Amino acid sequence: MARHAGAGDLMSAKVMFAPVAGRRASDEIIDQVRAQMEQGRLRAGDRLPSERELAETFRVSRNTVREAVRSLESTGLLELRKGATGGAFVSDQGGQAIVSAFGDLFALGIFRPEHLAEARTIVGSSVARLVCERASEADMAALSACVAEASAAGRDGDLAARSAANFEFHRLLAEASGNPILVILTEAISEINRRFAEQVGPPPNRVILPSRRRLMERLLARDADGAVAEISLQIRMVERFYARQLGDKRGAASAGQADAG
Amino acid sequence: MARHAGAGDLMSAKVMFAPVAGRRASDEIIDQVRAQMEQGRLRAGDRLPSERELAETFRVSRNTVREAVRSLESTGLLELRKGATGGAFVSDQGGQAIVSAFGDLFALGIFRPEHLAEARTIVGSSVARLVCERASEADMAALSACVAEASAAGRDGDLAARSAANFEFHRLLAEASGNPILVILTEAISEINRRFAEQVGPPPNRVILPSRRRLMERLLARDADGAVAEISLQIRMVERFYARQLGDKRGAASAGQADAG
DNA sequence: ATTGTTCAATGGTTGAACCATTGAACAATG
DNA sequence: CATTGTTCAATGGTTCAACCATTGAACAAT
Repeated sequence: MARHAGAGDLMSAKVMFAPVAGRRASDEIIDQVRAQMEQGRLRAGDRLPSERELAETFRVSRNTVREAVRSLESTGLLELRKGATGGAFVSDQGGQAIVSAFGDLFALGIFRPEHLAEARTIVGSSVARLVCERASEADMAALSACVAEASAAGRDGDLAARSAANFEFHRLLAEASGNPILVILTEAISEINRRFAEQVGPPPNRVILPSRRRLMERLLARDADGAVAEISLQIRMVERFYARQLGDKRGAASAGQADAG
Repeated sequence: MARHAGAGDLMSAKVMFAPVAGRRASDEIIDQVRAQMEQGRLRAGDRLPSERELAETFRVSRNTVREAVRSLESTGLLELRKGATGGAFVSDQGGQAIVSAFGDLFALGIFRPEHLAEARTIVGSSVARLVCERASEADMAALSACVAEASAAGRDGDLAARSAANFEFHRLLAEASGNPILVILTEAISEINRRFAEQVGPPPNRVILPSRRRLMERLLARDADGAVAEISLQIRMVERFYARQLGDKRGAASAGQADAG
Protein backbone atom coordinates (compact mmCIF):
# COMPACT_ATOMS: atom_id res chain seq x y z
CA MET A 1 0.00 0.00 0.00
CA ALA A 2 1.09 3.53 -0.61
CA ARG A 3 2.52 4.76 2.68
CA HIS A 4 2.10 8.42 3.44
CA ALA A 5 5.37 9.99 2.40
CA GLY A 6 7.47 11.27 5.27
CA ALA A 7 5.21 9.80 7.94
CA GLY A 8 7.63 9.56 10.80
CA ASP A 9 10.10 7.01 9.46
CA LEU A 10 13.47 7.50 7.90
CA MET A 11 12.76 8.40 4.35
CA SER A 12 14.98 7.57 1.49
CA ALA A 13 16.07 10.81 -0.13
CA LYS A 14 15.87 9.04 -3.47
CA VAL A 15 12.13 8.79 -3.18
CA MET A 16 11.46 12.39 -2.29
CA PHE A 17 13.87 14.38 -4.37
CA ALA A 18 14.78 14.47 -7.97
CA PRO A 19 18.15 15.76 -9.14
CA VAL A 20 17.91 19.42 -9.97
CA ALA A 21 18.33 19.51 -13.69
CA GLY A 22 21.07 21.92 -14.67
CA ARG A 23 19.39 22.50 -17.97
CA ARG A 24 21.36 24.17 -20.66
CA ALA A 25 20.05 27.28 -22.31
CA SER A 26 20.38 25.64 -25.71
CA ASP A 27 18.29 22.68 -24.54
CA GLU A 28 15.59 25.07 -23.47
CA ILE A 29 15.56 26.53 -26.97
CA ILE A 30 15.42 23.08 -28.49
CA ASP A 31 12.41 22.20 -26.38
CA GLN A 32 10.61 25.39 -27.29
CA VAL A 33 11.13 24.76 -30.99
CA ARG A 34 10.02 21.15 -30.61
CA ALA A 35 6.92 22.26 -28.74
CA GLN A 36 5.99 24.63 -31.55
CA MET A 37 6.28 21.75 -33.96
CA GLU A 38 4.14 19.43 -31.89
CA GLN A 39 1.45 22.07 -31.64
CA GLY A 40 1.51 22.44 -35.37
CA ARG A 41 2.55 26.05 -35.20
CA LEU A 42 5.70 25.15 -37.06
CA ARG A 43 5.13 23.00 -40.12
CA ALA A 44 7.43 21.40 -42.65
CA GLY A 45 8.86 24.08 -44.90
CA ASP A 46 8.40 26.92 -42.44
CA ARG A 47 11.34 29.18 -41.76
CA LEU A 48 12.58 30.12 -38.33
CA PRO A 49 13.76 33.66 -37.61
CA SER A 50 17.43 34.24 -38.31
CA GLU A 51 19.98 33.23 -35.71
CA ARG A 52 20.54 36.84 -34.79
CA GLU A 53 16.85 37.41 -34.19
CA LEU A 54 16.50 34.21 -32.21
CA ALA A 55 19.41 35.25 -30.06
CA GLU A 56 17.58 38.44 -29.21
CA THR A 57 14.25 36.76 -28.53
CA PHE A 58 15.73 34.13 -26.29
CA ARG A 59 18.14 36.62 -24.72
CA VAL A 60 21.11 34.42 -25.32
CA SER A 61 24.21 34.72 -27.43
CA ARG A 62 24.15 33.72 -31.04
CA ASN A 63 26.51 30.85 -30.30
CA THR A 64 23.98 29.32 -27.97
CA VAL A 65 21.25 29.63 -30.57
CA ARG A 66 23.59 28.04 -33.01
CA GLU A 67 24.15 25.01 -30.79
CA ALA A 68 20.42 24.52 -30.45
CA VAL A 69 19.78 24.92 -34.14
CA ARG A 70 22.65 22.64 -35.00
CA SER A 71 21.31 19.95 -32.70
CA LEU A 72 17.90 20.20 -34.25
CA GLU A 73 19.51 19.90 -37.63
CA SER A 74 21.32 16.70 -36.77
CA THR A 75 18.09 15.36 -35.33
CA GLY A 76 16.61 15.85 -38.77
CA LEU A 77 14.12 18.44 -37.63
CA LEU A 78 15.71 21.48 -39.24
CA GLU A 79 17.55 22.12 -42.44
CA LEU A 80 20.01 25.01 -42.58
CA ARG A 81 20.58 27.03 -45.71
CA LYS A 82 22.95 29.89 -45.97
CA GLY A 83 22.84 33.00 -48.06
CA ALA A 84 20.46 35.90 -48.39
CA THR A 85 17.28 33.81 -48.45
CA GLY A 86 18.76 31.21 -46.11
CA GLY A 87 17.81 30.33 -42.59
CA ALA A 88 16.58 27.37 -40.58
CA PHE A 89 13.74 25.55 -42.25
CA VAL A 90 11.57 22.87 -40.72
CA SER A 91 12.52 19.73 -42.53
CA ASP A 92 10.26 17.08 -43.99
CA GLN A 93 13.11 14.61 -44.25
CA GLY A 94 13.22 13.53 -40.63
CA GLY A 95 13.50 9.93 -41.71
CA GLN A 96 17.19 10.26 -42.44
CA ALA A 97 17.86 10.65 -38.73
CA ILE A 98 16.37 7.23 -38.05
CA VAL A 99 18.31 5.67 -40.87
CA SER A 100 21.65 6.94 -39.64
CA ALA A 101 20.79 6.17 -36.02
CA PHE A 102 20.27 2.56 -37.03
CA GLY A 103 23.59 2.57 -38.78
CA ASP A 104 25.29 4.02 -35.72
CA LEU A 105 23.86 1.39 -33.41
CA PHE A 106 25.06 -1.27 -35.78
CA ALA A 107 28.52 0.28 -36.00
CA LEU A 108 28.66 0.38 -32.23
CA GLY A 109 27.89 -3.32 -32.13
CA ILE A 110 24.60 -2.94 -30.27
CA PHE A 111 22.68 -4.31 -33.23
CA ARG A 112 24.33 -7.48 -34.45
CA PRO A 113 24.04 -9.13 -37.85
CA GLU A 114 21.66 -11.79 -36.57
CA HIS A 115 19.35 -9.13 -35.14
CA LEU A 116 19.41 -7.36 -38.42
CA ALA A 117 18.66 -10.50 -40.35
CA GLU A 118 15.64 -11.10 -38.19
CA ALA A 119 14.39 -7.54 -38.52
CA ARG A 120 14.87 -7.68 -42.25
CA THR A 121 12.74 -10.78 -42.50
CA ILE A 122 10.02 -9.30 -40.33
CA VAL A 123 9.87 -6.02 -42.23
CA GLY A 124 10.22 -7.68 -45.63
CA SER A 125 7.45 -10.17 -44.93
CA SER A 126 5.09 -7.53 -43.65
CA VAL A 127 5.78 -5.34 -46.63
CA ALA A 128 5.24 -8.17 -49.07
CA ARG A 129 1.93 -9.05 -47.45
CA LEU A 130 0.68 -5.47 -47.51
CA VAL A 131 1.80 -4.98 -51.08
CA CYS A 132 -0.30 -7.96 -52.12
CA GLU A 133 -3.28 -6.32 -50.47
CA ARG A 134 -2.83 -2.75 -51.56
CA ALA A 135 -0.39 -2.12 -54.37
CA SER A 136 -1.79 -0.27 -57.36
CA GLU A 137 -1.09 -1.29 -60.92
CA ALA A 138 1.31 1.63 -61.15
CA ASP A 139 3.23 0.31 -58.15
CA MET A 140 3.48 -3.10 -59.75
CA ALA A 141 4.65 -1.60 -63.01
CA ALA A 142 7.37 0.37 -61.24
CA LEU A 143 8.53 -2.77 -59.47
CA SER A 144 8.67 -4.74 -62.70
CA ALA A 145 10.57 -1.93 -64.38
CA CYS A 146 13.06 -1.93 -61.55
CA VAL A 147 13.69 -5.65 -61.89
CA ALA A 148 14.18 -5.19 -65.60
CA GLU A 149 16.64 -2.40 -64.93
CA ALA A 150 18.65 -4.53 -62.54
CA SER A 151 18.69 -7.29 -65.09
CA ALA A 152 19.89 -4.94 -67.84
CA ALA A 153 22.57 -3.43 -65.65
CA GLY A 154 23.71 -6.93 -64.84
CA ARG A 155 24.06 -7.80 -68.52
CA ASP A 156 26.05 -4.61 -69.09
CA GLY A 157 28.29 -5.49 -66.20
CA ASP A 158 27.47 -2.20 -64.52
CA LEU A 159 27.89 -3.24 -60.90
CA ALA A 160 27.00 0.10 -59.37
CA ALA A 161 23.81 0.48 -61.37
CA ARG A 162 22.78 -3.09 -60.63
CA SER A 163 23.32 -2.65 -56.93
CA ALA A 164 21.44 0.63 -56.96
CA ALA A 165 18.52 -0.95 -58.76
CA ASN A 166 18.39 -3.74 -56.24
CA PHE A 167 18.22 -1.37 -53.31
CA GLU A 168 15.69 0.72 -55.20
CA PHE A 169 13.53 -2.37 -55.51
CA HIS A 170 13.22 -2.68 -51.77
CA ARG A 171 12.36 0.97 -51.43
CA LEU A 172 9.67 0.77 -54.10
CA LEU A 173 8.29 -2.32 -52.47
CA ALA A 174 8.09 -0.60 -49.10
CA GLU A 175 6.46 2.45 -50.62
CA ALA A 176 3.86 0.28 -52.29
CA SER A 177 2.93 -0.97 -48.83
CA GLY A 178 1.54 2.49 -48.17
CA ASN A 179 3.15 2.71 -44.74
CA PRO A 180 5.92 5.30 -44.34
CA ILE A 181 7.13 3.61 -41.17
CA LEU A 182 7.93 0.51 -43.16
CA VAL A 183 9.64 2.68 -45.76
CA ILE A 184 11.94 4.17 -43.15
CA LEU A 185 12.72 0.80 -41.61
CA THR A 186 13.45 -0.64 -45.02
CA GLU A 187 15.80 2.21 -45.76
CA ALA A 188 17.54 1.79 -42.43
CA ILE A 189 18.11 -1.87 -43.13
CA SER A 190 19.19 -1.22 -46.70
CA GLU A 191 21.67 1.34 -45.53
CA ILE A 192 23.44 -1.22 -43.39
CA ASN A 193 23.32 -3.75 -46.20
CA ARG A 194 24.86 -1.14 -48.45
CA ARG A 195 27.85 -1.02 -46.15
CA PHE A 196 28.28 -4.75 -46.48
CA ALA A 197 28.02 -4.45 -50.22
CA GLU A 198 30.73 -1.82 -50.20
CA GLN A 199 33.04 -4.14 -48.35
CA VAL A 200 32.55 -7.36 -50.26
CA GLY A 201 30.66 -6.34 -53.36
CA PRO A 202 26.97 -6.91 -54.10
CA PRO A 203 25.57 -10.42 -54.30
CA PRO A 204 25.63 -11.78 -57.87
CA ASN A 205 22.51 -11.45 -59.98
CA ARG A 206 22.52 -15.21 -60.38
CA VAL A 207 21.49 -15.36 -56.73
CA ILE A 208 19.01 -12.53 -56.72
CA LEU A 209 17.29 -12.21 -60.07
CA PRO A 210 15.51 -15.57 -60.35
CA SER A 211 14.11 -15.19 -56.86
CA ARG A 212 13.05 -11.66 -57.58
CA ARG A 213 11.20 -12.73 -60.71
CA ARG A 214 9.38 -15.35 -58.72
CA LEU A 215 8.55 -12.71 -56.13
CA MET A 216 7.09 -10.42 -58.79
CA GLU A 217 4.94 -13.32 -59.98
CA ARG A 218 3.57 -13.89 -56.50
CA LEU A 219 2.94 -10.17 -55.99
CA LEU A 220 1.11 -9.83 -59.29
CA ALA A 221 -0.98 -12.86 -58.37
CA ARG A 222 -1.67 -11.14 -55.03
CA ASP A 223 -0.52 -14.33 -53.36
CA ALA A 224 0.57 -13.01 -49.96
CA ASP A 225 1.77 -16.29 -48.48
CA GLY A 226 3.73 -17.12 -51.61
CA ALA A 227 5.29 -13.65 -51.69
CA VAL A 228 6.27 -13.85 -48.03
CA ALA A 229 7.88 -17.23 -48.56
CA GLU A 230 9.80 -16.00 -51.56
CA ILE A 231 11.06 -12.81 -49.96
CA SER A 232 12.10 -14.70 -46.83
CA LEU A 233 14.06 -17.11 -48.98
CA GLN A 234 15.66 -14.22 -50.81
CA ILE A 235 16.68 -12.51 -47.62
CA ARG A 236 18.20 -15.72 -46.30
CA MET A 237 20.21 -16.13 -49.49
CA VAL A 238 21.59 -12.60 -49.40
CA GLU A 239 22.29 -13.06 -45.72
CA ARG A 240 24.29 -16.21 -46.36
CA PHE A 241 26.16 -14.55 -49.18
CA TYR A 242 27.33 -11.69 -46.98
CA ALA A 243 28.15 -14.01 -44.11
CA ARG A 244 30.24 -16.24 -46.36
CA GLN A 245 32.06 -13.32 -47.99
CA LEU A 246 32.83 -11.64 -44.70
CA GLY A 247 33.90 -14.94 -43.19
CA ASP A 248 36.26 -15.59 -46.09
CA LYS A 249 37.66 -12.10 -45.86
CA ARG A 250 38.40 -12.34 -42.18
CA GLY A 251 39.69 -15.88 -42.53
CA ALA A 252 42.04 -14.87 -45.33
CA ALA A 253 43.20 -11.86 -43.39
CA SER A 254 43.97 -13.78 -40.24
CA ALA A 255 45.60 -16.54 -42.30
CA GLY A 256 48.24 -14.06 -43.38
CA GLN A 257 46.79 -11.72 -46.01
CA ALA A 258 46.90 -14.46 -48.64
CA ASP A 259 45.53 -12.50 -51.58
CA ALA A 260 44.05 -14.67 -54.29
CA GLY A 261 44.21 -11.87 -56.86
CA MET B 1 23.32 1.31 -73.64
CA ALA B 2 25.93 3.27 -71.81
CA ARG B 3 27.14 5.93 -74.20
CA HIS B 4 30.71 7.04 -73.83
CA ALA B 5 30.56 10.20 -71.76
CA GLY B 6 31.54 13.33 -73.61
CA ALA B 7 31.77 11.66 -76.99
CA GLY B 8 31.26 14.65 -79.22
CA ASP B 9 27.67 15.50 -78.43
CA LEU B 10 26.26 18.18 -76.19
CA MET B 11 26.51 16.77 -72.75
CA SER B 12 24.18 17.60 -69.95
CA ALA B 13 26.12 19.32 -67.20
CA LYS B 14 23.97 17.45 -64.71
CA VAL B 15 25.50 14.18 -65.76
CA MET B 16 29.11 15.25 -65.56
CA PHE B 17 29.27 17.48 -62.54
CA ALA B 18 28.25 17.18 -58.96
CA PRO B 19 27.60 20.21 -56.80
CA VAL B 20 30.73 21.18 -54.93
CA ALA B 21 29.95 20.41 -51.35
CA GLY B 22 30.65 23.40 -49.15
CA ARG B 23 31.27 21.15 -46.18
CA ARG B 24 31.30 22.71 -42.79
CA ALA B 25 34.28 22.27 -40.56
CA SER B 26 32.06 20.90 -37.82
CA ASP B 27 30.66 18.30 -40.20
CA GLU B 28 34.16 17.20 -40.98
CA ILE B 29 34.78 16.67 -37.28
CA ILE B 30 31.55 14.75 -36.92
CA ASP B 31 32.56 12.44 -39.72
CA GLN B 32 35.97 11.81 -38.24
CA VAL B 33 34.49 10.90 -34.88
CA ARG B 34 31.92 8.67 -36.56
CA ALA B 35 34.64 6.96 -38.53
CA GLN B 36 36.59 6.22 -35.38
CA MET B 37 33.51 4.62 -33.95
CA GLU B 38 32.86 2.52 -37.01
CA GLN B 39 36.41 1.26 -36.93
CA GLY B 40 35.97 0.32 -33.33
CA ARG B 41 38.69 2.68 -32.19
CA LEU B 42 36.12 4.51 -30.12
CA ARG B 43 33.93 2.26 -28.03
CA ALA B 44 31.01 2.86 -25.71
CA GLY B 45 32.26 4.46 -22.53
CA ASP B 46 35.41 5.92 -24.05
CA ARG B 47 36.17 9.55 -23.44
CA LEU B 48 37.09 12.02 -26.13
CA PRO B 49 39.78 14.63 -25.50
CA SER B 50 38.51 17.85 -23.99
CA GLU B 51 36.96 20.46 -26.23
CA ARG B 52 40.04 22.62 -25.89
CA GLU B 53 42.31 19.81 -26.98
CA LEU B 54 40.04 18.86 -29.86
CA ALA B 55 40.05 22.45 -31.01
CA GLU B 56 43.83 22.35 -31.19
CA THR B 57 43.99 19.00 -32.91
CA PHE B 58 41.46 19.94 -35.56
CA ARG B 59 42.92 23.48 -35.84
CA VAL B 60 39.54 24.95 -35.32
CA SER B 61 37.91 27.18 -32.74
CA ARG B 62 36.38 25.70 -29.68
CA ASN B 63 32.93 26.83 -30.79
CA THR B 64 33.21 24.76 -33.92
CA VAL B 65 34.23 21.73 -31.89
CA ARG B 66 31.28 22.37 -29.64
CA GLU B 67 28.88 22.41 -32.55
CA ALA B 68 30.17 19.07 -33.71
CA VAL B 69 30.10 17.55 -30.26
CA ARG B 70 26.65 18.92 -29.61
CA SER B 71 25.36 17.41 -32.82
CA LEU B 72 26.82 14.06 -31.94
CA GLU B 73 25.18 14.31 -28.57
CA SER B 74 21.74 14.93 -30.00
CA THR B 75 22.30 12.04 -32.36
CA GLY B 76 22.74 9.89 -29.29
CA LEU B 77 26.37 9.07 -30.02
CA LEU B 78 27.98 11.14 -27.31
CA GLU B 79 27.09 12.03 -23.78
CA LEU B 80 28.47 15.24 -22.30
CA ARG B 81 29.39 15.58 -18.66
CA LYS B 82 30.73 18.70 -17.10
CA GLY B 83 33.10 19.15 -14.22
CA ALA B 84 36.63 18.06 -13.48
CA THR B 85 36.22 14.48 -14.67
CA GLY B 86 33.76 15.48 -17.35
CA GLY B 87 34.09 15.39 -21.09
CA ALA B 88 32.46 13.78 -24.10
CA PHE B 89 31.83 10.08 -23.64
CA VAL B 90 30.80 7.62 -26.30
CA SER B 91 27.26 6.67 -25.39
CA ASP B 92 25.71 3.24 -25.28
CA GLN B 93 22.21 4.69 -25.24
CA GLY B 94 21.93 5.43 -28.93
CA GLY B 95 18.44 3.97 -28.96
CA GLN B 96 16.92 7.09 -27.49
CA ALA B 97 17.66 8.96 -30.68
CA ILE B 98 15.51 6.55 -32.66
CA VAL B 99 12.72 6.77 -30.15
CA SER B 100 12.55 10.53 -30.25
CA ALA B 101 12.96 10.62 -34.01
CA PHE B 102 9.87 8.46 -34.30
CA GLY B 103 8.04 10.82 -32.02
CA ASP B 104 9.12 13.78 -34.10
CA LEU B 105 7.92 12.25 -37.34
CA PHE B 106 4.61 11.53 -35.72
CA ALA B 107 4.35 15.05 -34.35
CA LEU B 108 5.09 16.41 -37.80
CA GLY B 109 2.26 14.33 -39.22
CA ILE B 110 4.46 12.20 -41.45
CA PHE B 111 3.56 9.08 -39.52
CA ARG B 112 -0.18 8.91 -39.06
CA PRO B 113 -2.15 6.94 -36.48
CA GLU B 114 -3.11 4.25 -38.95
CA HIS B 115 0.52 3.72 -39.91
CA LEU B 116 1.41 3.42 -36.29
CA ALA B 117 -1.37 0.95 -35.62
CA GLU B 118 -0.09 -1.22 -38.42
CA ALA B 119 3.51 -1.03 -37.23
CA ARG B 120 2.43 -1.83 -33.71
CA THR B 121 0.68 -4.96 -34.88
CA ILE B 122 3.63 -6.05 -36.95
CA VAL B 123 6.17 -5.52 -34.20
CA GLY B 124 3.92 -6.90 -31.50
CA SER B 125 3.16 -10.06 -33.45
CA SER B 126 6.78 -10.68 -34.29
CA VAL B 127 7.79 -10.17 -30.70
CA ALA B 128 5.10 -12.51 -29.42
CA ARG B 129 6.16 -15.20 -31.85
CA LEU B 130 9.83 -14.92 -30.90
CA VAL B 131 9.04 -14.88 -27.22
CA CYS B 132 7.22 -18.18 -27.60
CA GLU B 133 10.32 -19.61 -29.22
CA ARG B 134 13.00 -18.18 -26.99
CA ALA B 135 11.89 -16.69 -23.71
CA SER B 136 13.55 -18.11 -20.62
CA GLU B 137 11.65 -19.03 -17.49
CA ALA B 138 13.03 -15.89 -15.87
CA ASP B 139 11.59 -13.78 -18.72
CA MET B 140 8.21 -15.40 -18.24
CA ALA B 141 8.33 -14.83 -14.52
CA ALA B 142 9.15 -11.14 -15.01
CA LEU B 143 6.23 -10.81 -17.41
CA SER B 144 3.83 -12.46 -14.99
CA ALA B 145 5.06 -10.26 -12.19
CA CYS B 146 4.47 -7.21 -14.34
CA VAL B 147 0.90 -8.21 -15.07
CA ALA B 148 0.33 -8.77 -11.35
CA GLU B 149 1.74 -5.34 -10.64
CA ALA B 150 -0.54 -3.66 -13.15
CA SER B 151 -3.45 -5.49 -11.62
CA ALA B 152 -2.52 -4.41 -8.10
CA ALA B 153 -2.00 -0.81 -9.14
CA GLY B 154 -5.40 -0.94 -10.79
CA ARG B 155 -7.05 -2.13 -7.56
CA ASP B 156 -5.31 0.68 -5.64
CA GLY B 157 -6.52 3.18 -8.18
CA ASP B 158 -2.96 4.27 -8.86
CA LEU B 159 -3.34 5.36 -12.48
CA ALA B 160 0.27 6.36 -13.02
CA ALA B 161 1.68 3.11 -11.65
CA ARG B 162 -0.80 1.06 -13.65
CA SER B 163 0.04 2.88 -16.85
CA ALA B 164 3.76 2.50 -16.17
CA ALA B 165 3.38 -1.22 -15.56
CA ASN B 166 1.50 -1.63 -18.80
CA PHE B 167 4.21 0.07 -20.80
CA GLU B 168 6.81 -1.90 -18.89
CA PHE B 169 5.08 -5.07 -19.99
CA HIS B 170 5.67 -4.29 -23.63
CA ARG B 171 9.30 -3.53 -22.97
CA LEU B 172 9.83 -6.75 -21.08
CA LEU B 173 8.10 -8.66 -23.81
CA ALA B 174 10.34 -7.09 -26.45
CA GLU B 175 13.44 -7.80 -24.41
CA ALA B 176 12.43 -11.42 -24.04
CA SER B 177 12.44 -11.63 -27.83
CA GLY B 178 16.20 -11.31 -27.65
CA ASN B 179 16.32 -8.75 -30.45
CA PRO B 180 17.38 -5.22 -29.48
CA ILE B 181 15.99 -3.82 -32.71
CA LEU B 182 12.54 -4.96 -31.66
CA VAL B 183 13.14 -3.45 -28.25
CA ILE B 184 13.88 -0.07 -29.76
CA LEU B 185 10.92 -0.21 -32.09
CA THR B 186 8.66 -1.20 -29.22
CA GLU B 187 9.91 1.71 -27.18
CA ALA B 188 9.42 4.09 -30.06
CA ILE B 189 5.83 2.96 -30.45
CA SER B 190 5.21 3.03 -26.71
CA GLU B 191 6.51 6.55 -26.52
CA ILE B 192 3.90 7.74 -28.97
CA ASN B 193 1.21 5.79 -27.16
CA ARG B 194 2.33 7.43 -23.96
CA ARG B 195 1.51 10.79 -25.49
CA PHE B 196 -2.00 9.61 -26.27
CA ALA B 197 -2.34 8.33 -22.73
CA GLU B 198 -1.31 11.70 -21.41
CA GLN B 199 -4.03 13.38 -23.41
CA VAL B 200 -6.97 11.11 -22.73
CA GLY B 201 -5.82 8.88 -19.90
CA PRO B 202 -4.77 5.24 -20.11
CA PRO B 203 -7.20 2.60 -21.30
CA PRO B 204 -9.10 1.01 -18.39
CA ASN B 205 -7.81 -2.22 -16.93
CA ARG B 206 -11.14 -3.78 -17.73
CA VAL B 207 -10.10 -3.61 -21.37
CA ILE B 208 -6.50 -4.64 -20.98
CA LEU B 209 -6.09 -7.07 -18.12
CA PRO B 210 -8.25 -9.99 -19.25
CA SER B 211 -6.60 -9.96 -22.63
CA ARG B 212 -3.17 -9.73 -21.06
CA ARG B 213 -3.85 -12.73 -18.87
CA ARG B 214 -4.93 -14.72 -21.89
CA LEU B 215 -1.75 -13.59 -23.63
CA MET B 216 0.39 -14.81 -20.74
CA GLU B 217 -1.38 -18.16 -20.95
CA ARG B 218 -0.55 -18.49 -24.62
CA LEU B 219 3.06 -17.44 -24.06
CA LEU B 220 3.54 -19.92 -21.23
CA ALA B 221 2.06 -22.60 -23.46
CA ARG B 222 4.51 -21.50 -26.17
CA ASP B 223 1.55 -21.22 -28.49
CA ALA B 224 2.86 -18.71 -31.02
CA ASP B 225 -0.25 -18.49 -33.19
CA GLY B 226 -2.47 -18.07 -30.17
CA ALA B 227 -0.21 -15.42 -28.69
CA VAL B 228 -0.11 -13.50 -31.96
CA ALA B 229 -3.87 -13.59 -32.21
CA GLU B 230 -4.27 -12.37 -28.66
CA ILE B 231 -1.78 -9.55 -28.92
CA SER B 232 -3.27 -8.40 -32.19
CA LEU B 233 -6.67 -8.31 -30.58
CA GLN B 234 -5.27 -6.38 -27.64
CA ILE B 235 -3.62 -3.83 -29.89
CA ARG B 236 -6.84 -3.35 -31.81
CA MET B 237 -8.74 -2.75 -28.61
CA VAL B 238 -6.30 -0.17 -27.31
CA GLU B 239 -6.31 1.41 -30.72
CA ARG B 240 -10.08 1.71 -30.71
CA PHE B 241 -10.05 3.10 -27.21
CA TYR B 242 -7.69 5.91 -28.14
CA ALA B 243 -9.52 6.61 -31.37
CA ARG B 244 -12.85 6.86 -29.55
CA GLN B 245 -11.47 9.06 -26.78
CA LEU B 246 -9.74 11.40 -29.17
CA GLY B 247 -12.81 11.51 -31.38
CA ASP B 248 -15.04 12.39 -28.44
CA LYS B 249 -12.64 15.04 -27.28
CA ARG B 250 -12.52 16.74 -30.64
CA GLY B 251 -16.25 16.31 -31.16
CA ALA B 252 -17.03 17.87 -27.79
CA ALA B 253 -14.63 20.70 -28.42
CA SER B 254 -16.07 21.59 -31.81
CA ALA B 255 -19.63 21.21 -30.44
CA GLY B 256 -19.02 24.08 -28.09
CA GLN B 257 -16.99 22.88 -25.13
CA ALA B 258 -19.95 21.02 -23.66
CA ASP B 259 -18.30 19.55 -20.61
CA ALA B 260 -20.05 16.49 -19.24
CA GLY B 261 -18.19 16.63 -15.94
C1' DA C 1 35.62 8.62 10.28
C1' DT C 2 33.51 12.66 9.04
C1' DT C 3 33.38 17.20 7.47
C1' DG C 4 35.18 21.49 5.24
C1' DT C 5 38.42 23.72 1.89
C1' DT C 6 41.02 24.39 -1.93
C1' DC C 7 42.03 23.73 -6.65
C1' DA C 8 42.50 22.49 -11.37
C1' DA C 9 39.94 20.69 -15.26
C1' DT C 10 35.90 20.75 -17.87
C1' DG C 11 31.68 22.02 -20.11
C1' DG C 12 28.42 26.29 -20.73
C1' DT C 13 27.98 30.96 -22.22
C1' DT C 14 29.06 35.49 -23.84
C1' DG C 15 29.83 39.25 -27.36
C1' DA C 16 32.05 41.23 -30.97
C1' DA C 17 34.06 40.62 -34.96
C1' DC C 18 35.01 38.86 -39.71
C1' DC C 19 34.33 35.71 -43.79
C1' DA C 20 31.68 33.23 -47.59
C1' DT C 21 27.57 32.36 -49.81
C1' DT C 22 23.32 33.38 -51.68
C1' DG C 23 19.70 35.51 -54.24
C1' DA C 24 17.39 39.61 -55.50
C1' DA C 25 17.42 44.10 -57.49
C1' DC C 26 19.32 46.68 -60.89
C1' DA C 27 22.33 48.23 -64.54
C1' DA C 28 24.77 47.34 -68.78
C1' DT C 29 25.12 45.13 -72.95
C1' DG C 30 24.10 42.73 -77.26
C1' DC D 1 13.83 41.82 -75.49
C1' DA D 2 16.95 38.60 -73.49
C1' DT D 3 21.18 37.94 -71.62
C1' DT D 4 24.94 39.10 -68.84
C1' DG D 5 27.55 41.65 -65.18
C1' DT D 6 27.39 44.35 -60.72
C1' DT D 7 26.07 45.66 -56.45
C1' DC D 8 24.17 44.86 -52.02
C1' DA D 9 22.04 43.33 -47.91
C1' DA D 10 20.90 39.22 -45.30
C1' DT D 11 22.28 34.92 -43.59
C1' DG D 12 24.89 31.06 -41.96
C1' DG D 13 29.96 29.63 -40.75
C1' DT D 14 33.89 30.59 -37.99
C1' DT D 15 37.07 32.80 -34.87
C1' DC D 16 38.92 34.69 -30.55
C1' DA D 17 39.30 35.79 -25.93
C1' DA D 18 37.30 35.87 -22.18
C1' DC D 19 34.38 34.51 -17.95
C1' DC D 20 31.11 31.49 -15.23
C1' DA D 21 29.41 27.10 -12.97
C1' DT D 22 30.09 22.50 -11.93
C1' DT D 23 32.49 18.65 -10.65
C1' DG D 24 35.48 15.53 -8.25
C1' DA D 25 39.84 14.72 -6.27
C1' DA D 26 43.35 15.88 -3.03
C1' DC D 27 44.09 17.51 1.30
C1' DA D 28 43.36 19.70 5.78
C1' DA D 29 40.72 20.17 9.95
C1' DT D 30 37.88 18.38 13.22
